[in-house]
Amino acid sequence: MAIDLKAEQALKLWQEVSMAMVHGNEPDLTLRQFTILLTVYLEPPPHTVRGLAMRLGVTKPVITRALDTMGALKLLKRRRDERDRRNVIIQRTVEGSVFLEAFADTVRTKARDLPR
Amino acid sequence: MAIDLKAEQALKLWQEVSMAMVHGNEPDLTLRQFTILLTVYLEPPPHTVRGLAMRLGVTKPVITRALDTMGALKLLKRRRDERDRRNVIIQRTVEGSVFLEAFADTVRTKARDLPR
DNA sequence: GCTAAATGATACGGCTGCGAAACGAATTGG
DNA sequence: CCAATTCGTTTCGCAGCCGTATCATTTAGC
Repeated sequence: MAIDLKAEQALKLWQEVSMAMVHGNEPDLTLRQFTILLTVYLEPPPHTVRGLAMRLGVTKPVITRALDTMGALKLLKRRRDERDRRNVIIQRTVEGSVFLEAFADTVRTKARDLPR
Repeated sequence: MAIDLKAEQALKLWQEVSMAMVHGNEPDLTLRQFTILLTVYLEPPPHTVRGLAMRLGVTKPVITRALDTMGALKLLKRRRDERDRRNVIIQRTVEGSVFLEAFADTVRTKARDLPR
């Protein structure tokens, strides 16, 4: 059964989740950073800088910088591809999984309590 | 009937909507700006700088700056409160409504097509 | 082997948002 | 009336992200 949302419900869901993120003490990622994070966790590996840049439709430095930032936060990590040492493989971390699981939980709670 | 999302669905929904926003040519708002926009459109008026600052848990200059930015984009507008001229009332615009309706539509479409 | 191509990182200048503090205008209250 | 309060804005120095161009390293092609 498909998830059926009314327009008002969609907006309310986004507002409440966004509000929770603003209120929370977590580092606030930019839209691009968050999209990269979700993509790495949800789409099949391997993930490279170039691949992510194409997937998001942004330039490579955007990915490199986002990896610097989120790497420092331990939300993602880099590894050199030993079979082609030009490539960098982007991988998940435990901290990133925990972060996204908490986020998913927020979304689920807000969705469940949405007025109909 | 409550909206029931699995954790993976919640994340996938966020990823696809975020990806659509990154791909789109619209100006990308910060998380705070977007939260302010949604709050003004979804919660009962009147909205003031101070009220929004308290609601979001941020300082007043954050609101002022966000209104400068989103005002230039015509997503929101300011009006002096004539009954107490210290106050500024923040109001919706046609452009803002169109913007959020399009956004809601994206969310609805992505939610509907979510794998179960 | 040696040039050309591919990959990710870096340098640069510019723009935008941030928090803290100070400010001007408007209102309140004694 | 006039000092204190309230409200939104502005200023300041700082930090982060942006796109473009360039770089070093590694691989591919001939």
